[in-house]
Amino acid sequence: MTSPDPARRGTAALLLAMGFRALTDRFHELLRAEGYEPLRPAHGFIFRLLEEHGELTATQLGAHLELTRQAATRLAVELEQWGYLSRAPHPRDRRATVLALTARGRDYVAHADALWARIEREWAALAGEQAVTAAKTAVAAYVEQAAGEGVPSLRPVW
Amino acid sequence: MTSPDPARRGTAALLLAMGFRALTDRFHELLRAEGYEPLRPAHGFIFRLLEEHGELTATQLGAHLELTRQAATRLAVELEQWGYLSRAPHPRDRRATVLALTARGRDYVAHADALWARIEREWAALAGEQAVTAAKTAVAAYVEQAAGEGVPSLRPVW
DNA sequence: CGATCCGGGCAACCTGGTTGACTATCTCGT
DNA sequence: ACGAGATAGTCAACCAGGTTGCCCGGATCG
Repeated sequence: MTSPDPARRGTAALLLAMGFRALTDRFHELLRAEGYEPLRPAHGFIFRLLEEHGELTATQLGAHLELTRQAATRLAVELEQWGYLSRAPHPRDRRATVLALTARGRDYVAHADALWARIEREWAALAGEQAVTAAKTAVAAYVEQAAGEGVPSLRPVW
Repeated sequence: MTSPDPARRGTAALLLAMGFRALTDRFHELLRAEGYEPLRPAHGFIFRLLEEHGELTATQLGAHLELTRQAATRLAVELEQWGYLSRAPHPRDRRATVLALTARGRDYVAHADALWARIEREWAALAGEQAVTAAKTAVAAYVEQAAGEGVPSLRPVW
């Protein structure tokens, strides 16, 4: 599939999909080059959620990611095995398990943030600083409107 | 996951993913409202390839979609069962099967194109005509550069 | 207290892809 | 002319990443 003419109507979704793929490919390329395990986007979102909320249970994680508890738990267990997060008993509720980033996890997040910023600078160098900002703003406008009250969905329907 | 501040660095990929998701959700919503079966993006890409190239074999399809021939065949069989494409023996090569859109398939494609154009107009009404064009151009620039000589990838890594 | 709700784990299953093996047919070099 | 190797397709087994259903034990509230 060749990249569509951006002036042509109706190719927006296609372009966004290709853009997402190209950016994440670049991200993994850089990550791998530095010896980091290239985790999948789902893991990255767990990192961001934990960074934002501090500590969460698997159930809360699942709700944020639009995943079942079971799926969220499995991702969390994977990350624990890699040493990126810790699972500890909840201090007040003995049913629950509290997930939190380890130092290694926070390091990974910081590094990932730096890489994303770098990739975005690469994009800006190519397409122009304002063009990239305008693109992000335009997409954000649609996403916000589409999400309405709710939370915008992440995972692509494929 | 709340929609990130578009000015913040490092959220570009996230935004593109959410944008793609929001646009395809809208597409499926419209399609369903009119009684069309909401096929998945992969089916849509087969339609576009067949429209562009006329006729293809499953193997060629697989190559374009970055899929094994087995996976491509399965998608084609599904579409045949829905009546959107025909599978006929190749006139010169008795090993091969030629895939082509049926009238029903061409109708679906035409309708899908109209819907995508409509969705893009909705986006333009929200974010501004030039902003949307600029966004598409900026994304296309990155995709093209990233693809280099090759063909840009479609399917998101998740 | 007891009924019910909720977090989590286990097992079975589903979907959409992959790999590997096999057959039938085509192609090309000698 | 023909045999070797490439190629189109199919079938079967497997795998990854999700889901649903069920169960347990701890919380909560009448």
